[in-house]
Amino acid sequence: MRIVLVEDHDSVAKGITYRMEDIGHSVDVITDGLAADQHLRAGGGDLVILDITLPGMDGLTILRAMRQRGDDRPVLLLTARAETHDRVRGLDAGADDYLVKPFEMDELEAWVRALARRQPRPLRRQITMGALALDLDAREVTAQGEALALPRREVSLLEVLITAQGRTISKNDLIDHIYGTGADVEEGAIEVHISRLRKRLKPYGMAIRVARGLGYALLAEGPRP
Amino acid sequence: MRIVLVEDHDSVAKGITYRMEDIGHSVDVITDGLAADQHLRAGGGDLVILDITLPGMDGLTILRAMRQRGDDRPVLLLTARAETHDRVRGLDAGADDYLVKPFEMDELEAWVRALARRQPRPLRRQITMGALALDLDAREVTAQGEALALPRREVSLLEVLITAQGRTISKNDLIDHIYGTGADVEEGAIEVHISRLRKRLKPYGMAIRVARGLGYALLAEGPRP
DNA sequence: CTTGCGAAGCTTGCGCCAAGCTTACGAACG
DNA sequence: CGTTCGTAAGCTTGGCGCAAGCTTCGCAAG
Repeated sequence: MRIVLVEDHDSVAKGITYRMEDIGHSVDVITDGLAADQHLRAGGGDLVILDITLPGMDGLTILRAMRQRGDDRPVLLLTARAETHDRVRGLDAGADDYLVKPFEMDELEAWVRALARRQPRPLRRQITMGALALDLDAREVTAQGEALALPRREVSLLEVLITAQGRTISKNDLIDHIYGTGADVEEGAIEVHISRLRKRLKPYGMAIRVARGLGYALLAEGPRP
Repeated sequence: MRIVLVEDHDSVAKGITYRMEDIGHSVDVITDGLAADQHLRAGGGDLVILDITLPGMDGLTILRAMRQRGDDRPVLLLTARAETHDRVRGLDAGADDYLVKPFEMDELEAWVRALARRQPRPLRRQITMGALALDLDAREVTAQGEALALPRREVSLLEVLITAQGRTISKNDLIDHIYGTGADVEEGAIEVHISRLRKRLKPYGMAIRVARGLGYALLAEGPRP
């Protein structure tokens, strides 16, 4: 996980960086508010640790700008001030939590763990499962890192299934998503595409499970190479 | 939004209830840990405010049980203890935040707002008993967290039994629920399905008890592995 | 308390049939 | 021409209900 740390105090930044790298994350340290805003707009990083008092641009302002443009990456606020009022303002601006300095490193680590667990966020809207990755914008599929050419219908089919993340989707819902709601196509068509998709996904340890009378579900099984 | 408040101190509960109702939420107050666990398993409420020290069952235990069975409703922990260690344990157990008493009502309100905003979640109507969980919408069964593939009829059967939560259901009622009221099927069919269901549930410590001439009841027995 | 008996329930094998799978093929499209 | 796509046709699978034979239970007579 790539962490963006916006903090102008060198010693604090060093400490956090050390600890985060220790538990397997990589850290980009930025000391200036404006630079941080730039960096975040460009989409760098998966999780943000944000000091409130900053040169260049205020932390709360950066946060509000993020939320306003729909950026929902998790944000932890840091501050020296302990007033409740500030906490409330921070949370309402869209922060995920608010740590008051001096805080304990254990607590920060726990929060990072909790937020990292919450969800892999779509910056470049791509969704993965097992060895598969589907880029929703480009409609491209990669398996084990290499591109996998897939016909249009099969991409649509995979799109629905992978979005469902293992939940079962009925044949009718599949038809609706692939052909549009007022479609004139028989259920057999879905079965054919399922069959073809299965054949292509099998080498990558991905399977499509059928639940009789209910529908289909995508699942990762076997060794993930 | 429906809030489940688990708190055994009357004054605190009163205060929170008042404030929450003031901003448009409805509150169920539960003072006992075991009762709270029951209520949550049955699926009541959209957001949980949970005291740690409780009679009957520990708050952390309740929380862990929730997360283990896939219940991802937001949870705010309350505690009198301020130690960092506890916060870390709470967060790792899957809490969304941890408020230390005495807290300011403004802060609680901000958190509830933040969590309520987080999800326009189509909350899963799911009902649990022992190691089993049944998703009423997807008609999927999970046992000890992992999916358990069950034929249609057996799901219907389980649905009736688990909804009854241990009460006895007559064979005729079962037939009505499974096949519809005007069904042309013999009682033997039910016995067959009961037999098959039993076989599948046994590994998870769930049993179906027969009351001769009366009907069947689902019950959790033995060690929950 | 024991024994015996009928009713209720349990379990297994079997055959039916609907749901799903796969392959083939022709049409459409570039 | 090669790819894709939907239909059709034959095949496979798996759930379902029945029935047969067995076990368990409740009850009452001995």
